[in-house]
Amino acid sequence: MLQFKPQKGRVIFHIDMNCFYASVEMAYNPSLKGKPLAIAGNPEERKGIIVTSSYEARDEGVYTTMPLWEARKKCPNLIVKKPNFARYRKASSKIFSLLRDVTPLVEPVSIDEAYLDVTETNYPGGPVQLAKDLQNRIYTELDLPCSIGIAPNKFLAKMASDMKKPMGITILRKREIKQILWPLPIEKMYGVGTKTAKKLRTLQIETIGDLANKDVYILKQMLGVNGERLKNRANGVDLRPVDPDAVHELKSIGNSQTLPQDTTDERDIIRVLSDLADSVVRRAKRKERVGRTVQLMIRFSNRQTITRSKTLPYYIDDKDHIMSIVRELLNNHWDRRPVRLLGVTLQDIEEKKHIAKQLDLFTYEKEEEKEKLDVTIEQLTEKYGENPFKRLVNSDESLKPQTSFQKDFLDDFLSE
DNA sequence: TCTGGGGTCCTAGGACCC
DNA sequence: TCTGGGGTCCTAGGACCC
Repeated sequence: MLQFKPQKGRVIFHIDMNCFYASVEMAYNPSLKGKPLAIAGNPEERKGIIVTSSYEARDEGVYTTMPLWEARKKCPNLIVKKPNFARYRKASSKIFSLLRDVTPLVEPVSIDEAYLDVTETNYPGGPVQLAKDLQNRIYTELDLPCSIGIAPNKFLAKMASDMKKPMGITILRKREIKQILWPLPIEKMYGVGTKTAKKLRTLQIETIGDLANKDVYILKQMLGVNGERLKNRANGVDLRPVDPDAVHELKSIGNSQTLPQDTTDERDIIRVLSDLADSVVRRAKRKERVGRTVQLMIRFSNRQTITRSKTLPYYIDDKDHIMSIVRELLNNHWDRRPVRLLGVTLQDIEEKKHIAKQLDLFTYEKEEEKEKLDVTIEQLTEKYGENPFKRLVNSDESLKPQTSFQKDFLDDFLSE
């Protein structure tokens, strides 16, 4: 006989900071409060898009990703600040430490968002009182507003936190899905972007309720596994646990940059790629991570973007090695079209301590190779006097081998 | 005068192995 | 003697989110 354990419902919070960057700036400089404020990059460097805006700015039609010039047209008295990520990270870590006062089951989603599993958190007055007190604490202690969604799973909590802003607390029970969730237009659903919304509309799916009641096979045909997942979520089914360690399972570390102007100048490109590689390496070392796939990303003038990658049989985290692969990828795949954006990403990330052996072996092999090269050069020098080729290589930076192919070629040349 | 930068997950095809 | 099928790895691209 089948035994059904009574499944105790979970209580999940989704905490969503309201216009986070703008709120941090206002907390830092209260004279900005109540004014239309936007955080945006530098338009001179073609980075002038709105990252976040205050509610006062939103009231005038200023939204995220809007170009700055357009935002200024809509809202002439807009106050614009460049993002100060160090400041936001600091505020974020204060928020997360308040959240961890409530429960250790805190899963950070981004700099300003988290899930909490408070099922086992006994709080006088219950979960709603807990949410109120938590929201109040973040507001009074850090001067930052947030919205909280309370629901039996992550998806519903996420949808709930989005319903009342700023400083909202929204409870979304399973039995309320039909009344509260289903009437919403399909693109309001988390996980449905413009592309998926367009596809779903071809199936006459206009609301989340339409999706919830659509035949699963038709959805799978159109969207693959995502079709089934979206239908489940629309029906309030989401079994994903709150995982406090998810944030440590880092998969990639990358940096990219839009250039001030499109360029075909290889030296410019190499310079930017080198800076990007520097930054990737710095971040990898700080997080004590290594990776074995290096990816080069190029965006052209028409915004077409290509990625090209190479996977190694060992893990690396050193700048020279990463750059040699990036140069190789660039040589093999860049067709000299003008470049708008460049990116370097280290993928297949592992914690350094887990793969210490392989790394040591690699450094050892590299040392050995270098020694071999030195020995051959020494032998040549002994035989022919100061090797003119070596002198050239040493004196002219541009002659130094830059790709592994060139390095192999040099090795062969010198050992002949 | 269009459209940043940090990520994750999924798909699909080809190579290769058994 | 004309060609199966499963599994894994690698690569490239796309969709989505904040």
